[in-house]
Amino acid sequence: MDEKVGKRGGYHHGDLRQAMIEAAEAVLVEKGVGGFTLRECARRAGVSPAAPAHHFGNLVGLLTAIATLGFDDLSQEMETAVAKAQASGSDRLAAICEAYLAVALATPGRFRVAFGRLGLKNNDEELRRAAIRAFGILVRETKRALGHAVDADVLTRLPSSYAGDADLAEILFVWSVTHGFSTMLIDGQLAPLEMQPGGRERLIALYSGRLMAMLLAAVASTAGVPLANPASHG
Amino acid sequence: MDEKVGKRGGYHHGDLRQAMIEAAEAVLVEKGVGGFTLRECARRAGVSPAAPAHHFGNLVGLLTAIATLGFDDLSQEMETAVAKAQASGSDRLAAICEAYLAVALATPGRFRVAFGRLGLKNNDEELRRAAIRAFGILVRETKRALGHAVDADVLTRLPSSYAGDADLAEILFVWSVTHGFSTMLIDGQLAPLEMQPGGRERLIALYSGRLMAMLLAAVASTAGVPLANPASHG
DNA sequence: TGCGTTATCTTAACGGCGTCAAGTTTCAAG
DNA sequence: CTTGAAACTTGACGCCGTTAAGATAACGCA
Repeated sequence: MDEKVGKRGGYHHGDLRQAMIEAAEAVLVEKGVGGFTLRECARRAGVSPAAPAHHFGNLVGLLTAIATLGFDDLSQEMETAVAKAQASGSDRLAAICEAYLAVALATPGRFRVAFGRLGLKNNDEELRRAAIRAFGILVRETKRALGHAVDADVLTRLPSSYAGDADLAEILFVWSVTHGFSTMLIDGQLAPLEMQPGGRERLIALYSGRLMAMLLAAVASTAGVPLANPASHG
Repeated sequence: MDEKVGKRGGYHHGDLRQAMIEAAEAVLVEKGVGGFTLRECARRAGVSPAAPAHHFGNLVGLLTAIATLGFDDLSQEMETAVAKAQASGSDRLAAICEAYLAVALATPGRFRVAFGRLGLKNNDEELRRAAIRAFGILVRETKRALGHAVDADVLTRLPSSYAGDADLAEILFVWSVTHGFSTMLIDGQLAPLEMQPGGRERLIALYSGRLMAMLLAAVASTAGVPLANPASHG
């Protein structure tokens, strides 16, 4: 099950960078953040413990690469969800929130590294760009749901530039609900509620829609502007 | 500033358990979860690396003790907040959510250990009891806000018993908002927004009330039963 | 094709980590 | 004072991340 590329030549791996990232994500899922080890990842990739240094510098570099992947994946899935919602006529804001949750559940390793206050290289340019874009999508869809104008540079603007923004409360609220529910699920806070027929899938199927409906109601309550179709999620 | 007890007799410490917990929380705040080390805690407590074993078993035992403290502290602060809200006539549900946030910000080390999916002893009886009580308070206040009956054993009932509860969506929603905002703050996701005059305090002062108002509006939207005074927070 | 340069990977070693076994010191009950 | 239990130290083990130095493979260029 792990034939992969597997040190095929002998000395040179071929694509160690990619192999390390894949191994790291597997370890993160299997053993959690605590049991995560650079040497273990190197072992799975079939190379010596010192090999990854050239590609990532150090452990932080590897985690930063994974976090960047996480944000990119998040952005991509949210944009896909927006496109689908647009086509099907359902609510766009709820769609990106559900995509956010889906990404967290599908790749919890990436998600935790991206958001989990492990020491990342915060000044890494790629990481910053990826994080800013994901945040921009959230801003764009929240403003749109409120019926407000969206700046053209929304996907590249610095988050700090939203300091006094009129819609910041709604943005923070939407993000809080979505991030909170996602993290509680992948961190096991809701594990007792998953211990029943259907498990996690059923819990999410039952309540995700209702949470979205409440979220949309909350956002709508601050504006007086009714949202597109807040009841289409349930 | 750290005279503490400091190995006063020589061989016997006197209250190593407490000293270790205090040292651990200090390390957690200073260096984060990543830089947390049992040996470092022992060093600060003025004791050999093997000394803590007798009190906590191992690292996981120490973290479990800290997590238990975190849940107990959380419960206590929420109950205090409820009492104050009761006296002043403000909303009880908003009060416990604000207390939740305040605890996360005041003792982020404890909070992260309690909720952070480091490997804890999940079958530790004290930890379970503390976590169940904190959850029970949340359930109690959410049901009360909805105008629904609250069982007498709400502070000791297993969370799994709420699997099919009629108010579970509201409970999850309230918890998600509060937990999400708290974790995003202490994990630095909102750091860019704190980079301005007033910093974190001002950000919270500006938006905490508005988030609470939205939260109450969302909960109210599902019931048709108006809450006590949803607008008293803002 | 052959050669030198460079990127890639290995080996060996360092100090620090968590944990255990065995020994030492203190405490406290009788 | 004696004696057994509790608290702590010492020393060692294997694993960790990282580094320096050396080995090997790939590639540009003649």
